[in-house]
Amino acid sequence: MKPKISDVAKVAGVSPTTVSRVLNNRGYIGKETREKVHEAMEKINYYPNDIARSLYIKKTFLIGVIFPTTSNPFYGQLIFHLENYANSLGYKVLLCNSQGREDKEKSYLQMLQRNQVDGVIAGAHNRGIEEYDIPNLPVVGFDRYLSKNTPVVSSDNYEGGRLASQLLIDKGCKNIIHINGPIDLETPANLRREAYEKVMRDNQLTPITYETTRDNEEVIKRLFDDHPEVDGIFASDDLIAANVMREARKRNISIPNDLKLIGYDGTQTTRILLPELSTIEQPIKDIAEKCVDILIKQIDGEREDIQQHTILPVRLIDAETT
Amino acid sequence: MKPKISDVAKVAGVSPTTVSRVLNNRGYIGKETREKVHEAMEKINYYPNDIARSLYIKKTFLIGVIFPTTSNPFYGQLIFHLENYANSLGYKVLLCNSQGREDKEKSYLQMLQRNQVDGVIAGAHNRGIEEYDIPNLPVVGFDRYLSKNTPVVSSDNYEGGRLASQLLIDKGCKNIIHINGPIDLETPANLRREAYEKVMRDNQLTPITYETTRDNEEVIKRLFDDHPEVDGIFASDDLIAANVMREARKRNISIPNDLKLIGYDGTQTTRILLPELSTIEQPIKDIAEKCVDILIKQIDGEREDIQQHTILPVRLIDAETT
DNA sequence: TTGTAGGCGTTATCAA
DNA sequence: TTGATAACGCCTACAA
Repeated sequence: MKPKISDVAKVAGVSPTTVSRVLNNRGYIGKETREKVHEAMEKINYYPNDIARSLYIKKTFLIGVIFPTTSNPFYGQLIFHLENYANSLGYKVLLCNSQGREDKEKSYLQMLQRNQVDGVIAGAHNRGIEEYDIPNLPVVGFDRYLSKNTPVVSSDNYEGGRLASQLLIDKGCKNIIHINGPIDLETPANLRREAYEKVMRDNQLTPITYETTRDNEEVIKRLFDDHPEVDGIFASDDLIAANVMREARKRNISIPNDLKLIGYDGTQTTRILLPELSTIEQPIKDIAEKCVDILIKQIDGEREDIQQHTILPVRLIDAETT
Repeated sequence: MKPKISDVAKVAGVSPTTVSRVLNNRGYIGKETREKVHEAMEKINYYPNDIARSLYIKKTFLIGVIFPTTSNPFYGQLIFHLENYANSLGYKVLLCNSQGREDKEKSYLQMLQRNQVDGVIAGAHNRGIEEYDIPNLPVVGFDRYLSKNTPVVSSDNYEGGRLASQLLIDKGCKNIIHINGPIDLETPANLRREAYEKVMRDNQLTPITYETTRDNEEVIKRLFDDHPEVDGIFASDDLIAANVMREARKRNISIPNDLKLIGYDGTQTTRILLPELSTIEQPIKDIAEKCVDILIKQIDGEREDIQQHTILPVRLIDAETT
């Protein structure tokens, strides 16, 4: 069936070893031999079996990527860059959509180990799982502390929260409310809220935070009902911000006249679908590349120069909703 | 290092064969032996090496998934469902972002073969590539003819195009223009345009199509400049539609009063970020599951009951832009 | 410069 | 019911 090295060897009239040498450019090979081998490979349409190779060299060039879902434009874009950059460095990506479920995450992690991945990049909304503390398995977390010694990459959540809150204040808002998704006390994303609270207090204002769980819309309605005086909202992601826009429209609250609104993430998709939304843009590509770089450093055993926590800068996009 | 079957065997005091039997539940195994083996596995924290297993059984339970980019909400959502469903059936997903580039697609295809994937699901915007005609490699195409014998799954593009065009006409539009992305004559997505043209002619109207390549915005501007009389636009995807909305706003063209607009795709993300946009919703989850089902049938050698072309129904969402 | 032999971790065959 | 052995396709000592 599928041609193997020994088939090439037969056709070329050499030994399998020689073929392997040609394949890997190792050791001495005669010019003629090399050509003969190449011709033979062409002729029978040979390509190497990476599975067999991996088994021997104990390295798969596979990395597992665990995130809630590629459906979300932020993760979709992040994963695009992860895969793209990893690919440019010779690594392949095994995709895992955890849906933020701890059970799925655990079983994915097992699956990845059975598949001998060289490393794992994970980010999600649930609490750090002990299971990530796996000896000999390089791991990098995005926006999330996975275990004591796993490096974390994130963007500057505190600065993002500060920029967003400050902007609302600078534009004259007095009653500013923060909405965020399910909070995990141990994720860096929580810093957005801390920054918001700090800015508020520095300006003699009272911070109020609403937390959404499943149902954004319900929470948002409650927010407007509870606080008709609200004139500024900082949403912890653009999807929530979009929901706020919709609810505001329903209530005939004019943005940005009556209410100023800023979101978070600034994905390509949001910028196309909802360019009028002010937001904090995360450097998604940089995040992805940093994650991969750090992971590969670990894989290559360069433990020295690995930063435990890498923080990348965010950018304020002051568009039409503020 | 990593424990292997023979390590388990030693601890349990049996032979590797027996351990393998326990692992795979094959043949006769004594109750006590089974327990001993299980204990031993627990004790040394053993998990099987799927690479080695794959090498022997010549099956990896890996499927390659080639699409332009997970950044795009449509593909992101499709890939989420592909992975999710494949996972539920015991298959793992190798992710490939082709960016619609033929060279990348070819090299991914090679990579996937070297990794011995059991099959490939691919969809993209460029022309069918001969390279997909690979003996013994099951392939399924989404919205795209890949080669003579590869099954295709798509949603009902013709009906979608018809519904969209007819809606604009029903709402009183007289000067309706269609915009689509780069057209490949051989993809089913082209049917959207054909339906549009048919509907137009059936109503004694002249079809006009603008094709965008890279720069949506430029094309859209030209469209408005060329046709100030336009009162209806059918965009072949929601992102283009969003660009139209933006340009219309810039020109003080009121939607839906002066101009009615309908997009295509209806992803979850669009529904959240831009719920007011009328669109044709594709059954993304069904598409994904159908792709996987058909692929696995091929993998399992059930060639009989494989439909060459599966078409799934679309749904009209008549929102606020029409 | 090239070939032979053994091993990577697993599974299946066959014998015990 | 269990164990020894060979094989999956490749790679690397070591020998020639």
